[in-house]
Amino acid sequence: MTNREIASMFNELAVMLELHEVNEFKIKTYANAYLALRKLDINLLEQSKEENKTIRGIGASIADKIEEIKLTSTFAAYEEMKAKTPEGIRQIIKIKGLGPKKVKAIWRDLGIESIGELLYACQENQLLKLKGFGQKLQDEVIANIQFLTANQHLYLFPHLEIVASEIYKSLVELNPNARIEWTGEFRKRVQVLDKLEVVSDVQLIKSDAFTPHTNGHFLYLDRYPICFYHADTSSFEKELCLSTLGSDEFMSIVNQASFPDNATELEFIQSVFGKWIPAECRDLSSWNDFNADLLVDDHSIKGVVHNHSTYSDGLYSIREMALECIRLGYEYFVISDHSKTASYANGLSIEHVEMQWREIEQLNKELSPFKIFKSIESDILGNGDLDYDEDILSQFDLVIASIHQNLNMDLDKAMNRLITAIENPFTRILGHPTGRLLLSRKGYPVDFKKLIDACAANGVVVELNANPYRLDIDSTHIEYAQERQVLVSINPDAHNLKAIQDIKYGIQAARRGGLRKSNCLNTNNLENFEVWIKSKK
DNA sequence: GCCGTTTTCGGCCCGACTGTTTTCAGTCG
Repeated sequence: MTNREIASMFNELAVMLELHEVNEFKIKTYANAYLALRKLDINLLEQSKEENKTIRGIGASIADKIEEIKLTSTFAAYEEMKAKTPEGIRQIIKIKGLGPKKVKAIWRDLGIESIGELLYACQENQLLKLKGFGQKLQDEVIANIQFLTANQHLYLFPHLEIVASEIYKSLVELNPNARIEWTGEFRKRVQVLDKLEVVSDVQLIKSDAFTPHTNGHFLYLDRYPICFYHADTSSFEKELCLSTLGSDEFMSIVNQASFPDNATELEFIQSVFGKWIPAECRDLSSWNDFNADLLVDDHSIKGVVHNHSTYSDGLYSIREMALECIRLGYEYFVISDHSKTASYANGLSIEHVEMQWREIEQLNKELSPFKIFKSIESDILGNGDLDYDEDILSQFDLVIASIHQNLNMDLDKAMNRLITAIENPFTRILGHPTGRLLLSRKGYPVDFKKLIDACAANGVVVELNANPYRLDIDSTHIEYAQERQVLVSINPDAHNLKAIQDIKYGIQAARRGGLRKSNCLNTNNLENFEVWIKSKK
């Protein structure tokens, strides 16, 4: 069980308690425990109770509950509240725009206990009867139910990555002589998936529970949907290639050729396309200028851009973060804490900014030749302005501009806000351009062509936020960014040490989009990165 | 329930917006 899952249990507990009217500060404590625990990169279950108690926000009672989780994967207080709260209500609470107070009204006053009932009630204008509810909220609830149901049976790649490695291990144990390979979207490292797919040259599992699936057999293994494809040893590579799939363009070319017996996938693809196309690049629409050797890979990234420290809402000091970057072999590190408007994230006052600059200068003397750059993740305000004066902004090595607040915008408002920020002479990188959180928040609407055109016109680099919940910009927009010679920066947005390694998810997304090393900002070594810093706009 | 003392009790992240009100509660990041 991950820290995030444990944290979510406390958050759910807080919400359920709120539905049942318990002391609001007790509720807040559980909600705070959620905020504290979800960010941690140490493993709670491997720590002693005493160690867990030292975490700010965790006292004797919550530490005891974590002990219970160690033994039983749950805890009594949580199970008690679960028993008192219908499953449907626990889903309804996940709908954006509905907090505990509103859910309580829906549940108690309308007697609604499931998402289906809620949708029906919205269509019948039942919500309008409730105090504090209006047309706009009702419309928003309908839209958000649709978003939620569309994402219901989808998984984030890192989640399935853990599951897949466990399953792979047991499949190999059961079938020591078989050839077994992941295929389909998991092989391509697609960020959001609905299943795992596996090819093998023997029947891996004997079961009556299989259901037929295109060219394969389908089964839930440990609750996870898996599709099995079976091939002879001689046709294994063909099956692997065909089940991996690709864009319509890719598949039409592949399907016109015939796959020779005993040929490898590499040989086949090279003969058909005249070059190797890695699995993750097969959803591109064109391979005219494609050269797999030019793509970013795990060794291309030389510096870690966009990170947070204890100055704002990060968990580690600048020194600790920098040392971790050095340990991982990077040449430089860009610290971009939150700016003053982000009060919920402890955004930096001007005094704190100056204090941080002095600390960075000190550390740079000590850690040379490694270099830490002074940056800020400046909030883009409602009108598109950044939230420090020019004399402060001008003193950062680089400014990342991101939207964090008031995400509920129509296309015009969002584009005006973004383009004003892109045109700001101090903006060097546009952070997570859509604000989406995969499977949980759609993000505001963006016209990507206009956005990238504006970045091109203003020399602004676009971020590919490597947090696996964001992966924003989406890989599908990289081709156009490259066409317009807009650089992409693959940034972990790390709030703790471990998250620095999220860069790998960004690299995967970048490769799916065909990003070349030469079009990526932080493939630059320190020397060239400094040239870019000094070039200004 | 947790924290931090002004240490055994009182206060709890917070600012802004939005839709609903007719002055503000609820939600979000």
